Amino acid sequence: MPLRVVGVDPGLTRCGLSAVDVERNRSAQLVAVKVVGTASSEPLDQRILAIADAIDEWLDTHRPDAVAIERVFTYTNVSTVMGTAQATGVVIAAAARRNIPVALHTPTEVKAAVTGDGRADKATITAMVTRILKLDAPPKPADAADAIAIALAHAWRGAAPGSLAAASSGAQSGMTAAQRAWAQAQAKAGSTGKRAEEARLRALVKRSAR
Amino acid sequence: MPLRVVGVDPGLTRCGLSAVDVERNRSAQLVAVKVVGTASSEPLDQRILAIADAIDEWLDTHRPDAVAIERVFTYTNVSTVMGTAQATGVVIAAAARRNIPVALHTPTEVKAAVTGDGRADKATITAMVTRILKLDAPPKPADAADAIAIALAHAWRGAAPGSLAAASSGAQSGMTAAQRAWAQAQAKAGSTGKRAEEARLRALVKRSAR
DNA sequence: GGGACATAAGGTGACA
DNA sequence: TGTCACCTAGACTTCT
DNA sequence: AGAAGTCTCCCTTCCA
DNA sequence: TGGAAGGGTATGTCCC
Repeated sequence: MPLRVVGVDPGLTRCGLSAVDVERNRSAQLVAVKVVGTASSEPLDQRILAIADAIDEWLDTHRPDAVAIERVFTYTNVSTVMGTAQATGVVIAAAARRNIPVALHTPTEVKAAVTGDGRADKATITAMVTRILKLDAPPKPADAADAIAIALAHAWRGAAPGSLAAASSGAQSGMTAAQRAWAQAQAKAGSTGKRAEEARLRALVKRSAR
Repeated sequence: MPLRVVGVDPGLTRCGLSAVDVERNRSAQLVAVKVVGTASSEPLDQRILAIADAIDEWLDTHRPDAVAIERVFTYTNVSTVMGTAQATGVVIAAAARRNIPVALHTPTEVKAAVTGDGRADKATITAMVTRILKLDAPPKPADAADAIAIALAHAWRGAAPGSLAAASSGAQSGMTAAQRAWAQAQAKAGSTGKRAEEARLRALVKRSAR
């Protein structure tokens, strides 16, 4: 019984969506991936609407156990942040409406999770994602790989940082019992496996480099 | 036939919602105002969900012709921006789903519109709002006044800056024909009236000061 | 194992 | 249409 | 009429 | 529970 995670790489012009099934033994399989694009010529509300519709459909189609979103940082450019944050808000709302736990992850966190190194370039990430999921070819739009990486990172690290965690209104939100069980099982294996996995990842990265 | 505008002062902890009817002759009447609060103890997704639900209900209840949102600025604190931006995104999406035009307005813009001075303190704004709408008492939570001011500012200045404006997908989005008509009529009167109005506002502000 | 330091991205517009 | 390089907030007010 | 300068806010925690 | 004041990024990596 795999954990299905939807990963989101938010953005106004391009918004990456992924769905991944992750087994308790850390093996993962790609379910679907997509990139939603909106033109800057469209009015803002239409752009956001497009994203909202896309995420709604995505969640209804794939019915994930969790949603992981890439947390944005204060780039040098502020106004762009707003756009991405707005998109993020829409995604969070969409998930919350369906009572799906949401988690945010920083870019470094994601990179570290999938490559074993907190600072890895986009190419490395793409390569690792491709390898981990045993894909025939790298995910086509670059943002797709990112979306996938986010989902993987979430499944592998747990929902720890910065967003949702636990009980809010009694029985509903937070983690499903099943998910909690999964997380615990995964964490138990993780105490030893995590380090090993990271080493393995680093090795793969090196090998990919040549 | 007044133009009904919903004004939103976004925020995670407190989100102000207003609904105002504005006549073509610039007179305005308060329909409703409300502040949605969420506790920092709740998980982020629940907070956003609460806001999403609130705005959904608000729009369905008041069926405005337009939604005006206060645009956020790069405070010194970045992380708070994210929260407000996320809330903003939710609001935009809610409006867009209903095909209601959305506009963002900067704080200065709003202040200038209702007080005649781009830099007026919160008290002045509250006072002006109270006066303009002929309220018996100042709007109770301070954010409420802000939400109202935003709505007023939008109605008085038109949807000019920064967000939506016009044709995107054929017949639907942008302005309703009726709205466009209203805007034009209002603008025609405005060419002369606007200056006068601002002067009147400034006078009022002065008088309030003593 | 703990503490200090360096690091991190995306939108728009032109061009191929 | 896909890729590449550049920039990175915005509006009011006031003074020239 | 045009150009430079300046100012902008929310979230959390504590206290009454 | 309402109001007032302060503060302001997060994470991984490397080196102690």
